[in-house]
Amino acid sequence: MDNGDIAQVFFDIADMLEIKGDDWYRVRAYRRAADAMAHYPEELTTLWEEDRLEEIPGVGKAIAGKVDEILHTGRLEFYERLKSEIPDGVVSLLGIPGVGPKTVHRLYMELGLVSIPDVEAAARQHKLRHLKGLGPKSEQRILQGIEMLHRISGRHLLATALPVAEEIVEALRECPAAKGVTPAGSLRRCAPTVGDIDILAASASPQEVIDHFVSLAQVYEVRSQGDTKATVILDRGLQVDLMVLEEGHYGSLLQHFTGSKDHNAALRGLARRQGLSLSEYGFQHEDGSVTPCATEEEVYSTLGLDWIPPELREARGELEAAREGRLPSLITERDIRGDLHAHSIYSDGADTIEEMARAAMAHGYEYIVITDHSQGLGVAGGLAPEELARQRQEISAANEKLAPFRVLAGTELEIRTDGALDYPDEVLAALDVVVAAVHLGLHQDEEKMTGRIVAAMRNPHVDIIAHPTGRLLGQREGVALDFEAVVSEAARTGTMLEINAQPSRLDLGGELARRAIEQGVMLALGSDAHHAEGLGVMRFGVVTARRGWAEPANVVNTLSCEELLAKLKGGKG
DNA sequence: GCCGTTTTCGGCCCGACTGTTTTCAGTCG
Repeated sequence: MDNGDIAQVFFDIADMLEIKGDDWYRVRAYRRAADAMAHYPEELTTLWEEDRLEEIPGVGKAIAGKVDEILHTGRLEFYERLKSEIPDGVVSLLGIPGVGPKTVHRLYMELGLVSIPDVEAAARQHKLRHLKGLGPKSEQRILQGIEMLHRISGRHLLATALPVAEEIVEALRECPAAKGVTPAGSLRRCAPTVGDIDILAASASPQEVIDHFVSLAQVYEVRSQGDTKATVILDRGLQVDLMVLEEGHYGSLLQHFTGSKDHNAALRGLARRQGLSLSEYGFQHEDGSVTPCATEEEVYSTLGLDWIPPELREARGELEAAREGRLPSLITERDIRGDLHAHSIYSDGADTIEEMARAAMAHGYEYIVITDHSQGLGVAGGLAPEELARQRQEISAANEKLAPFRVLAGTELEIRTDGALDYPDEVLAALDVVVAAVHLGLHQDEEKMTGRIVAAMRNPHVDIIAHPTGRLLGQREGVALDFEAVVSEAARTGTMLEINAQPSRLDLGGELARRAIEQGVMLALGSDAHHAEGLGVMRFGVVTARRGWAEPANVVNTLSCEELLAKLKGGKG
């Protein structure tokens, strides 16, 4: 049972208690504890064995006792009892947009509805409008919510949402009344996926901006429209929220709508302890007067905090770090001096080595590592050792032509299903950079999978493990992996872990990257580009590193080519 | 249910928008 499994029990308890109408603060306490457990860097089982569960913030005697019961007996009496009162399907009703715990309670208790299809059928038969507090409009809204659930399957990749957001921002800037139009929300925090697009603007006449927004050509449907806020659905299915306030409030507004929700809640808690009340309008004092903030810096400095970069605003200790002046100096795109993972026509890439190199030069890089697939990955046109030797000659020719720019010889080396490497040591020794990865046998159990990667790291020629968890956002979870074991072996052997910048991978993600850094592991950013334009995804790799609290010194791409080669030649460890 | 640089009890995050209301509850971000 891992931390996520245990945390899920408490998330479920919170949902069920909320539907039952339990005390909101108790519900919140369960939810906070669950969140803290899900993201705790140590194994709960370890903490439990050492009687340290209450070290987790938000976990007190009662919840620690419940974790103890789970780990002792494999079940939880309290949880079983709740589940017998509230069927699973009832909890899933919370997923319908516009339906919250109170409505779920009524749908279940008064109409006996226990699934989304149940609710849909009842709504079509106009049975919902007779419930207290609901009417024909609510019934219609719930039906639309269910349709939305079918139509929009969850979240969108950052790389998908970003151009859409930029398009809307451009269109809004054409409105003369709109100032400072900018994306906020999870997009500004550079989350790997975003649920909707939040945009904000400052204006002396908000109404004018709102009107402009809801009448944009891309708008399919207006969900809500008020004096300062509006929500629309685009013809592409994405939801966009716009918030508008006067310019003097801009900092408060930007801070508020950048989130995250948890970060803001923590910030408001901090404000409250200083006798202030924080909202998107600014700080309200005890005498009722409000001090708006024109900049975000003012919001944070009022609370005695350094300004916190949006990527860190996830309630993962950034408030404490900001108070103590120990926020990291995050890496930026300008720090990146080369790309460590790119393909060419030698395997499954679309462009030649020279074309890839010229694209890298256009990015301002000093070097690029060509890492075509090794022989074992047949579907990607993996290279036999003879082809690798021929490729080496072409790399030399490119280097003569493009100097001082450097093309380095690498491979994306297959870690075979039995853990063996796909080239013999003498082939690996001749390469500048060896990037090892798993693409086959992804369904192996945790022990086997961890064993394969650990074995690869023990080879002195393996420099980097590519996309370590193998996750594909929205498509598949990462492989079964003992990540702590991988990180500690990476630290011991001096092997680097990749942040693969492909928008559907972003692997390692921010949270695991941070754990790697904390253990002293160096990160390597790679675009994994399969064509020249593909190098541009590096920006997503950089923001992911930033979400992992990475400073330039934590990322090997910040080295010059000479420094990189010296580091690699110097051997691992 | 958790927690303490005012507290071991009494707090605990804020406001807009909508619909069904005659003054507010529910949901969302």
